[in-house]
Amino acid sequence: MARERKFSTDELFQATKQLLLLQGYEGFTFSLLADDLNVSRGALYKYFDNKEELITDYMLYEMDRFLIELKQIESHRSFEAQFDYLLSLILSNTDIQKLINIGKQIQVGSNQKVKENKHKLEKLHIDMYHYLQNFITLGKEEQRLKSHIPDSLFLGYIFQSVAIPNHFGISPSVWVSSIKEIIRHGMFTNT
Amino acid sequence: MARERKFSTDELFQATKQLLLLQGYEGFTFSLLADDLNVSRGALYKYFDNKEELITDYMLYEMDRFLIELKQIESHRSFEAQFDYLLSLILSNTDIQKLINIGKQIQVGSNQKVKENKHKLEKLHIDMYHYLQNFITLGKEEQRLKSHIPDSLFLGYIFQSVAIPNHFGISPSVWVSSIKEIIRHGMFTNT
DNA sequence: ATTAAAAGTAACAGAAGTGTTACTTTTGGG
DNA sequence: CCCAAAAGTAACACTTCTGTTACTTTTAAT
Repeated sequence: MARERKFSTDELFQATKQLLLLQGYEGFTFSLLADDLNVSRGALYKYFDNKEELITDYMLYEMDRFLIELKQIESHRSFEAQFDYLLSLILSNTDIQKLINIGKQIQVGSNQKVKENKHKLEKLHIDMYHYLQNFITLGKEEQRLKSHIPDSLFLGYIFQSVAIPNHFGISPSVWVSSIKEIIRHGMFTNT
Repeated sequence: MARERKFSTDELFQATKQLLLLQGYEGFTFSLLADDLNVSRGALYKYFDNKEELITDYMLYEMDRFLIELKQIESHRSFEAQFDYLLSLILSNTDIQKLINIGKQIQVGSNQKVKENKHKLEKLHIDMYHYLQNFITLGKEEQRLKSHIPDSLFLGYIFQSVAIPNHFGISPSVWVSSIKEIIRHGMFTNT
């Protein structure tokens, strides 16, 4: 009964992601997105009332996808295996932190849908910390993680590590193994 | 011969910094800045042709200030002392990385002044790496830094460390000493 | 007191984003 | 075949930011 859509939800979210990373929250506009999708700006308003609603919808989609992968950390029994899994997961989702930061800039207006989305996002954020907290706790139980360091610092540290710009084009294998080495035992020699 | 200015260069740059951190590059406008300074928008155009020129001017000012402090790293002889100095310097300039990232978003238009400023900024950036490279080299010479880890990763790591959000309000002293501990010897126990 | 330089303002026109409305196009079930 | 639902468009009114111009205000040197 209906006409065929010119773009899929997936294409829309991919374009949204690309624009957000490139232009930032304030620089993101419906015009740019519409151009990317070869569609008129008005068409987008058929699906989203405004920028906030679109972006929070996208964030939920992205966060859902990430959490499904993160959840699998529990399928690894030892701390060491979970560590490896977490690191490679984060390294293949480098954009997530940037997007989370952009998400913080979203102002909740009067729009009800946006408020709901923000609440759902907070819930997912807590879910994320839940999985990671278990990971940290396991590490301390197995006495692999230093007991006197605050949990939140461990997590922050691991997340930040992957955001280091590889500006001089070090080969990925050297880069990743170096990062793991530093996270495990630091950059100082044992003297 | 001239009327007294309603704002000093310092006030202007402070307001610019605050707005940039709060609103980001795209969200920054002359209107917001003028309001902050209790001055008309037009007045700002007496000093800067456009947003790019103002922001690059500000970046130069900020970078200059930072480099003067960084330069003093050379007054410390041992690697260990330089490490302590660098860490506390970076920890008291947490905004610098955010600002550097915002700086990357600046599009060079046709404006000649902006082109010059971007060149000067690149030069200062190289100067910064020069000082830090000496620091790394010293660390490797003193055999305090692991020799098989790429230099650029050491630097990226130290800079990223201070960007970790202290979301759960760990006390500054515990926070700082924990960060230093992790940078030095990692988060794993020695087993 | 005059005056010229520097500082500041108010207002205009143009560009770009937003949200809405009235319209056209496509499509498959009856 | 037709027609209603969903998709899409073009255009309008509104807002905000930009850069400029013509103007007023302050100030200190003469």
